[in-house]
Amino acid sequence: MAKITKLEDIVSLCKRRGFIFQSSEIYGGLASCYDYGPLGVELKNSVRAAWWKDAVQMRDDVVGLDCSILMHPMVWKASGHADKFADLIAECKKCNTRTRVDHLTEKAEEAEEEHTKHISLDTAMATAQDLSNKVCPNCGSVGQFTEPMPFKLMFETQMGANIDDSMTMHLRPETAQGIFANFKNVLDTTRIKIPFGIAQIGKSFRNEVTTKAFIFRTREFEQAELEFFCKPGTDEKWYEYWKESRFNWYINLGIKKENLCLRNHDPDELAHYAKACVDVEYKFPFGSGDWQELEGIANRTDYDLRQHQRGIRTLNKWFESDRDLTKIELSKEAEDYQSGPLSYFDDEQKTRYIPYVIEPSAGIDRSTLAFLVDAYDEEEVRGETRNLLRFHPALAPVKVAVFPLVKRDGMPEIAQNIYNDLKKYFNCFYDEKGAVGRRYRRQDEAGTPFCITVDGQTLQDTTVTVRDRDSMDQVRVSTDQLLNHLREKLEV
RNA sequence: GCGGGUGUAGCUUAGUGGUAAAGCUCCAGCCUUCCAAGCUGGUCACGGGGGUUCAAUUCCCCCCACCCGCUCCA
Repeated sequence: MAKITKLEDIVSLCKRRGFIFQSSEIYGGLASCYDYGPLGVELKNSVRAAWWKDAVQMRDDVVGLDCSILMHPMVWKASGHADKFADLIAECKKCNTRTRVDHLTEKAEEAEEEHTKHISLDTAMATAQDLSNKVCPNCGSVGQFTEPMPFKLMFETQMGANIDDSMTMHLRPETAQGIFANFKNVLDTTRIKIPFGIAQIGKSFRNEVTTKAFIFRTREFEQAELEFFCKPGTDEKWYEYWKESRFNWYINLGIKKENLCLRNHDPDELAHYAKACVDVEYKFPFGSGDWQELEGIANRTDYDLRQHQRGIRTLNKWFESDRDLTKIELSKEAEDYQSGPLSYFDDEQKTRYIPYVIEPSAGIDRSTLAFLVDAYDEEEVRGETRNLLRFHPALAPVKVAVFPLVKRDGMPEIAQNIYNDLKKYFNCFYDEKGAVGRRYRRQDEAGTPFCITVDGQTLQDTTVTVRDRDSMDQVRVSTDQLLNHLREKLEV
């Protein structure tokens, strides 16, 4: 079994093997930012590819999309991020604890409104000035707060090099909104019919209050999101479907079942847009064995499309208020919103409606790390410890390594030829240095599923050995059967 | 943001007010016909910046990063 017990061991493992490095390390590092090394980028690419294949390419009812990170400011007004990602924070002078102003409760009040609904920045500014009766949730002091200060959870940047007419933009805090904004485009160009999904993988950015815990909560991160549009009333069925489907995706890629679970959100834990939500959690082996979220599957109902219909109606207001999002409120929803610009026409029933959305939203970085940690293993071989990564073949950074047994008798040349042929099909690695046993072990550490060795017998009968990473067993395979043999074993 | 801790080579550790040791790894060569063998040689480090001092990796200050615990976590 894996021997990793602390986060530090995971960090060390990632660094040692060239999976994940601290960003800008030569300058002392940049908090919460990480880079993927040579093996890490292959692993992460494989995770992406596995998700894309499962969510898009193997299905007839899902199409892909790749949206820009910068989007029209109104997108974030409509989605709610512009308001809700700009919370006001006040600091308790007694204990220096920072708390969201809208989470503070009055002295006499019970904690009944712990999950106060979010309010706009302006409203909060107007109503939150009087903190004299508010209670610090940490130390219980009353009215000991600093002036509320805005806490921007979205990254801001300027679009337009000319500062006079540049516009403040936000880096997207989720990829989902790009999908909603393109819902109509996809409908109009693909002939796809409900129920169907749109999938996207890409970077998102959130100015989290705290990051910590290696790459579990970083400010820049990669998401794989699927928005699955379905007819209202069928949403609960699809929610169950995606719950099961997404859970099994991890299991099928080798995550040990005892390390994975589904956790339903409590009603008071739900985001404002969600009717139901469940997390796929992985038991990371640090601390006391914390379960950490890899993916959330939410029933977003028709919330987002309806919000964007309101956003479209608000556009003029935005222009008229000098493009200042804080000065405007979203327009009211139209009476006949069900037949609005983002509605769907059901051919069979000849009616229009706003579809419901089931959203499986996975963290690529988190799951990459989960696959890495889950694959880590140590075992005793002839009194020595063998370290290996038991990656599923689809995820292994290197699929096949090719060696000459020794560096003579023409073996390197034959091995090179095999390598040159195989690398057209899989990511391969060639090595002829040192003892073959050491080369095998190096590949074990990288998680390479198979090693091909050209030996003396190859010169006689053109067969090579194929050595299995997990069992260390070897079989002889004819070189002209090698590609087929590996394809079958690697399931690619 | 608060409290505590940590920072010496790729990794794991040692050590010192006079610029640093070892094991593993890595590289080169020899040897080697299947699982980290052996021999020889070699590369590589005191997180960054100030201060005190003749001299700082060591003492002091500031900064950075990471870990643990709070807080936070649409």
